[in-house]
Amino acid sequence: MNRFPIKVTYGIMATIELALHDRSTPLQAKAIATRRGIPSRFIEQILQGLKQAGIVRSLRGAQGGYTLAQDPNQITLAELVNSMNGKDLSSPMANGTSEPTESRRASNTILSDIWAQVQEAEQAVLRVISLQSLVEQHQKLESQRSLMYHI
Amino acid sequence: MNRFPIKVTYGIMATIELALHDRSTPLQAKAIATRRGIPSRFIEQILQGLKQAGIVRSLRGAQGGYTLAQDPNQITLAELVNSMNGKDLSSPMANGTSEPTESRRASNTILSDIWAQVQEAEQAVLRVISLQSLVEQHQKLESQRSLMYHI
DNA sequence: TATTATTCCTATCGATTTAGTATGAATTAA
DNA sequence: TTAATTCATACTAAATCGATAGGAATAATA
Repeated sequence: MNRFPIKVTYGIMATIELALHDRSTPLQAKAIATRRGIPSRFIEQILQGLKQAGIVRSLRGAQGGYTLAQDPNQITLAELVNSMNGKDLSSPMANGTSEPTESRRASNTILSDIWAQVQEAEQAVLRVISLQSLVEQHQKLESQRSLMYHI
Repeated sequence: MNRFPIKVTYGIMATIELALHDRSTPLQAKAIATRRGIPSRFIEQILQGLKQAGIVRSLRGAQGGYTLAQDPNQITLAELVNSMNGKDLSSPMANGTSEPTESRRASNTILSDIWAQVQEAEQAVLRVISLQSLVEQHQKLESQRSLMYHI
């Protein structure tokens, strides 16, 4: 089962649509929304985030829309996922101001390090997958399906 | 920063305490709670989960408590983390019953596969870390700290 | 046998996050 | 000038997270 947050899934779908679309003309949020069955106001928000991350460009006004800011070969899944995972930082955990016990501190130190290893392992998987490869897999799957119905 | 869910963090802390404790007598949830500054009712719940997963054993009644069900060398972080990550299954996602579009189906297939790769990468990190090694790191960190104050 | 200490079971609760909706201003092509 | 679009901001409903609450079941011990 796909357990990426739906926001991430939608954002990836949007970039796939952009990669599939003629790159000299912008594609509208609404077009992406209807093709994928995504609420259009929601995909707009997500595209804003992708724009801030420098992954897409936008053109305002009538006949406006979005285009990829980079070549699909240059965009990695790691970039896409990271740009949409909101990284709030600023440590909202400024909680009960009570000092942690010494053994809690020790465990936290160890678990932080392990968490970092887990994150790095995830990034390593995502870094080697390009948007281009997603698009190719996508097309392959769709052509397989259309063959099935052709029998 | 440690970003394991707090429930997972507490569960790991509890097993570290159990590993540190004389294994022939049970350790009470309350004792773990006070040593680590964890709400005792909360750690009880978490210990129930660890029991269901076969990681700890329990003894009810006065002088009861918990013991490890396996040797600290045999328990991996993967087991610990997995046992506490609630795996609800039953796919609560039986949502809007509307058929997904074909391109959505294709993307979901691809992203499910990638998600599985990410999960496997995470498991690979966690599988090689034993509870025993956590305990050793923990003791090392605490002794370093006590040395600092000794200067 | 009564008391006390403990696990076990289930429900509830407040805060945060997730997944959207709503409203409308700013911009731009036609 | 109008229509189509992005952009900005706020709100909302549902799910999940981090607990808290009440009490039943069990077992040692006085």
